[in-house]
Amino acid sequence: MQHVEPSVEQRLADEGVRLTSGRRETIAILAGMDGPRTAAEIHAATAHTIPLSSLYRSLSVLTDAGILASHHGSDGVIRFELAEWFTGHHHHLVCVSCGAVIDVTPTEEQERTMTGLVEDMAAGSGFAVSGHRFEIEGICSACR
Amino acid sequence: MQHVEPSVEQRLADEGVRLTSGRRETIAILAGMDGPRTAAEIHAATAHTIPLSSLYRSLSVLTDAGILASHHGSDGVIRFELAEWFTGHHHHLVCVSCGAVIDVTPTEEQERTMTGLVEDMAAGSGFAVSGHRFEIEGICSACR
DNA sequence: CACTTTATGGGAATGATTCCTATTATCGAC
DNA sequence: GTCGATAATAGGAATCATTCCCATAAAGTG
Repeated sequence: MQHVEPSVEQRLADEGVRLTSGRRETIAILAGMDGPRTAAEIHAATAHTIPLSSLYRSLSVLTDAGILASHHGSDGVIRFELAEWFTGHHHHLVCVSCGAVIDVTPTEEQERTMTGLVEDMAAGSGFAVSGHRFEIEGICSACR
Repeated sequence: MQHVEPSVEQRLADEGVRLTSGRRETIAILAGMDGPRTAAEIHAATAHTIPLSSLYRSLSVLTDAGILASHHGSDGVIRFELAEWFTGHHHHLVCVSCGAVIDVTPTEEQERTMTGLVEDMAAGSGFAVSGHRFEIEGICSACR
C-alpha cells in the first residue's frame, strides 16, 4: 500500500474521511507530479485500476477535506493537485496550446507585491476578498 | 437593428466575417454588460430569439476574429466579453460562491508591476510567455 | 437579379462530470 | 482480533454545456 504523510492521515481523520487504498494511491500519484492533473490523467496513472466514478468522488471528497486543490483549465477540464499547505503557495504557468500546467513558486517579495496589488484593485468593489489566482500563459517547450 | 462600433465592422470585414443581425445583437448585449457572460445568459438576454447552437457558433467565430474574449470560470462554464482592444485591459473579480465575474481595470502602475512579476516568475521555465491572467477571488455583495 | 459563399436552425452527438444503488471495505468498540 | 455501524466502491445511467451536422436561408458580389 502507498505511503502518505502522517499530516495527511491526521487531516483526513479530523475531517472524518476514511483513507482507503484508492485514495492513498490518488494522493501518492499527485505527490509525484509537478503540477495539477486531470481525472483522466490520474486514471491513466493508476493503470485504470480505479473506476472513473470512484476517482471523481474521491477527488471531490479530498478537495472538500482540504487535501487537494482543484483548478478549471482553459480547456474546460478540471485539474487537481495537493493543497498549498502541503506543497507551499504557488502559481501556474499554463500552456495555451495543450493546456498543460506547471507550478511556479513566487519569492516572498513577489508574493508580497502580488498581495498588495490584490488589495488595491479590489478596494471599493463590495467583494470580500478571499484569495487570488495568478496564471502566466505561454507555449510550453513541448508545443514549440 | 442594433448599432455596433464602426471599428468592429471594420475588423469583421478584414477577417471576412459577416456581421449578421444575430451577431449584432450578441455584441450589443455584451457591450451593455460589466463583465463576462455565459452563453445561457446571453441567450436569456435575447429572449431566446437566437438558438443556442447559432449563438455558440457566433461566439466562437467572434472570439476567433478577436472581437470577443472567452474565459473558463471556476464553475466550468465559458463566459464571453468584448476583447480588450475594445474595453481596455482589465482583470476579474470572481465570486467563489455564485461564479459571477466583474471587471477591474488596473492603473498603469499596477499593470507595470504585474508585468514585471510575470517576467520574473516565468524566467527559466522554458515557456514562451504570451500573457497573464489575474483573478481576485471573493464573495460578491449579492452572496454575502 | 443571379450566383457564390457564409450563416442559421434545430436536433443529434460528445465528453467531462455527477448521480444512483447494491455491494464491499474501513474503523472504532468490545 | 472480531463485529457492526457507517462510509466508500463499482459501474452503469443520467446531466449539462458545448460541438457537430446538414438542409435551408441570408449576405455580399457583379
